Amino acid sequence: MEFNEHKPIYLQISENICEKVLTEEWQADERIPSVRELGSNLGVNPNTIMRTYEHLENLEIINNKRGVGFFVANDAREKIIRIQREQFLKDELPLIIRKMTLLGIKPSEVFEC
Amino acid sequence: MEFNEHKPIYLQISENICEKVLTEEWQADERIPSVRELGSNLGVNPNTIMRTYEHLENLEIINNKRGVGFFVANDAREKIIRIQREQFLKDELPLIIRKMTLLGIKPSEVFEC
Amino acid sequence: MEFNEHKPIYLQISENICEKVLTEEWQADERIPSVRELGSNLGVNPNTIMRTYEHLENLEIINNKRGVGFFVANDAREKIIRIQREQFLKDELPLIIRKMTLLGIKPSEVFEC
Amino acid sequence: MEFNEHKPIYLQISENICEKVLTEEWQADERIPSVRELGSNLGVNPNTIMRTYEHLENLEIINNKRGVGFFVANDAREKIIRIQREQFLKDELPLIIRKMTLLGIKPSEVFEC
DNA sequence: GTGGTCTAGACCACC
DNA sequence: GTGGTCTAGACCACA
Repeated sequence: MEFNEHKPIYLQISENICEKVLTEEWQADERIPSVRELGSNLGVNPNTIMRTYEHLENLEIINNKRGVGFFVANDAREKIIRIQREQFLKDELPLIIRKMTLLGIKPSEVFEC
Repeated sequence: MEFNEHKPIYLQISENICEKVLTEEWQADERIPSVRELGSNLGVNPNTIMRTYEHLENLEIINNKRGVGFFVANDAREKIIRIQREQFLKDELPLIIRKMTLLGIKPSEVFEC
Repeated sequence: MEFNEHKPIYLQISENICEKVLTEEWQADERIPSVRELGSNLGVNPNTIMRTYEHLENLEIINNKRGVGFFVANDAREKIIRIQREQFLKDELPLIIRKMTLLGIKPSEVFEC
Repeated sequence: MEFNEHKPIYLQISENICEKVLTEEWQADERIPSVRELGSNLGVNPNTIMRTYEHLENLEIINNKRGVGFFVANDAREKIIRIQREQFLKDELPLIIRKMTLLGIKPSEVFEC
């Protein structure tokens, strides 16, 4: 996996996992890889994966069965959509519109409306 | 000026200056404030401003006349537009579109097309 | 390490590192000292080393693995040779030849040909 | 006149003048331009020219007749040759040879011997 | 542990 | 006056 320069790796992995849930590549209640396994797959320190998992656990997108592993929460997909929609509409969209205006890019040029 | 938590101050100032150039509040070939002056205006250490100016000089958006000060490059506005358009269309837009698709947000809901 | 008066320390260190790579004292993909470590070795502030490393990273002679350290780029040696050869042949050599001509110094006097 | 980035302007002008004397474009005992005149010709602050002239006066390459102007010293050419030869052979040549060796450039490639 | 950013303050060369 | 470099020391996020 390739990482963006200026965003924490653990957050990028976190987003990647959310995408897997949104596309239903990972399904509700499914067990996800252990920190060591995912770490070695991605070429990343297991501590970093642990941090990702903690972060997702705080958001109640995954949960931990001690001694067993981490599992996708059963309402994970809905939760992600709710969180990300709110964040997108509230924080990101205004910045996008502002930037497009300054750069003279019209929505009709880049979106199919 | 108020600063966002998780982005370096020197970059935020840099973006702020680019906006000033885009809106033509600062014009081509115009002298911009000295590092000390801008620093005290913004309540920021002159070294931090220096860093901003180095960054903008690398992008050839401003240039330095030794012993005199920094000046807006004469093609600064075009350069900023070119750099930011390219970055937006190439890097940001695909992510935005993907995210909107995954979240089920239609362009027509949020943009005036 | 001893430093020349009229050239910035961070650049002198940078040149020193390039020599280490050229002579293969530091090899491709090898980890180089942390900013603190090299700083204390050379009796120089870590910030100054940081500046050196930023400079070399811009030239893509070293690169950074986050949280781990800086590494010699795998094509660093070739890159240095290319950059320095070009600079020497294009910028320095003409001046040298001109100066030798004006001063009446013949190449055969000072070089083994 | 165009100036190199990292060398003081007053020294670059100084070298330029030495060249004029070496090529005998400016001859012994000839009056040279006033600081204001040369300054406006080169697009440079007169103070900077003054510094150049002071520097050359210290080297006894030019001298000042008060109220009249600056003049090329009558043995200026010999003096410049002596100073620059020594400096070239002692300081610059060893660095040049070192660099050429490291970069694998042979004298016979670049000099007519 | 690593780099990265920031501050405060100093000193310098240069214009 | 200007920028440029350097130090000392702090704090932080990240791996």
